[in-house]
Amino acid sequence: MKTSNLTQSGKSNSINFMKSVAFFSCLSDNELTELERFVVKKKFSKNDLILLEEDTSHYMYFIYSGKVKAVQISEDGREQILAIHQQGDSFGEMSFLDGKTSPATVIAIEDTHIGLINKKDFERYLLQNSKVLKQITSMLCSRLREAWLRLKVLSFADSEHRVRAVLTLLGEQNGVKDMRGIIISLQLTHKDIAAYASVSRETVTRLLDRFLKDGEIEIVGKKNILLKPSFTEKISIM
Amino acid sequence: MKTSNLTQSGKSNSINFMKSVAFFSCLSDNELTELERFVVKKKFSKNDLILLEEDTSHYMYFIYSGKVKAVQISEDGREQILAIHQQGDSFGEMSFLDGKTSPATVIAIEDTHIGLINKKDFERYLLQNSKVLKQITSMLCSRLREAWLRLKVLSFADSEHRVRAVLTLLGEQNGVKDMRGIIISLQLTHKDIAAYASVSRETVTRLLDRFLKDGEIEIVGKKNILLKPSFTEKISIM
DNA sequence: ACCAAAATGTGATGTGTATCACATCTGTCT
DNA sequence: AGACAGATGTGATACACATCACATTTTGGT
Repeated sequence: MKTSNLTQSGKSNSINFMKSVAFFSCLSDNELTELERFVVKKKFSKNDLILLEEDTSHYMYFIYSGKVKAVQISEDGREQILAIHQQGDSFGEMSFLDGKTSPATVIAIEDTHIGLINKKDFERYLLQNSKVLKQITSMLCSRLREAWLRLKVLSFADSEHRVRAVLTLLGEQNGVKDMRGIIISLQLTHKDIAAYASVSRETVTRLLDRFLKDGEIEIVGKKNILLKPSFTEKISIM
Repeated sequence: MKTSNLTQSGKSNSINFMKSVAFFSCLSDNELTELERFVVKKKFSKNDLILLEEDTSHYMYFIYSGKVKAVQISEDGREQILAIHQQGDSFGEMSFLDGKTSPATVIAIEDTHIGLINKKDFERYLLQNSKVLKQITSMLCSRLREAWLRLKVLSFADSEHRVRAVLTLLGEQNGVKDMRGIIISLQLTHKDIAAYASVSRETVTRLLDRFLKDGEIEIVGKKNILLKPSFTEKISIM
């Protein structure tokens, strides 16, 4: 009950919001102002479903604040995390790049403010603005590279190296550099890490325990993982 | 010693060649004629290395004839197959879409004719021709979707379902429909399938044997796999 | 047509890690 | 503050597959 609804927020504030989205960084203030008219803002609470795999979604999504996970779910309900996105990231683009659905479900892992742009509205910019197109293409490339990297990890690495790979990846993508190392402040549970690395929860517990005892990582504050240099140096598969 | 070098082949023939490449299907004859001047043709023999992972390749590759595999290699030399490409497919595009290298090595699995286009030359078309851009984007999307699907398979499926998934995928992408089912005529060895499904060679041997005995598949001619309807119906994870 | 190399078939053995089954130990909601 | 759900810690057990170690068959090069 404490926050006001974002949908009615003032213009300039909105544009600053949009500037925090990497995707829009290449647009001028004028372009942003125009585009802004088409953006619908929505708030999602922790564990809310933002985008369901089967939906032929006609929106592209931008994260203004908060964090989400993109997951794949097996028939028997187990979940595999494909990526964790946070402020400035975008997702859901595939469904309107080639019309097919994105094979991932997106769930908020904390309270999250999302901006949506309708396919039709955004297409104007897509087809007009080559800078935006270039950005989309680059984004697809890095997603593909990452997917292939994870395929390699799943294919060749044992559980220890899988967990190492996941932590390293999270460090690179969601981590913050610190004088002591890289801090992943996603408050991930062991279950989350397990779903990311495709190993069992118990195995994650045991491995983190060992990394901790070996002084390769540290837990700072409330479930934030500090990867110390001795951890980061040890990666081989990536 | 028996074939002449393709590099000097006649113009019209060349353009017909290029038309067999899905990527160029959207171009007019005039555009093709112009583009053709920039295409260098090369012949690779079976097991030749076409593109090495670490190379910052500045070319895009098109297959005129033959077959190649895109693989990732582990430190200890084991290989994982990402995809098998054949006539009409293209690869190597990522390195010049965003400047970074493609994390896959490409190897000819039979004698193969490849067309190369230089980054600079092709950029003209990329930046000008929105139809080509759209094609590239769609291609990236389907690669990403496939990578995510395989991630899901590796994550959730046991060895039987992995092999089933790989055969199904190969059936969809490289197979030919027949009144009796789908024929995969890639002459894959068990080792190849193992490298595709990330299971051991022995497991592939035993599984194929079982599928054969259960009448779900058949081997036709020289190592061509026929997926019978009873096989195709059974897929759950995909 | 021959021979070496590669591919396939098949048992026996070993092991990484999932799974199970709890016992704490948080954190969160009212 | 109390309670209940979820997260974490930890041993014991099970098993799916990799790995090993061959025998046998097929293939491709000269």
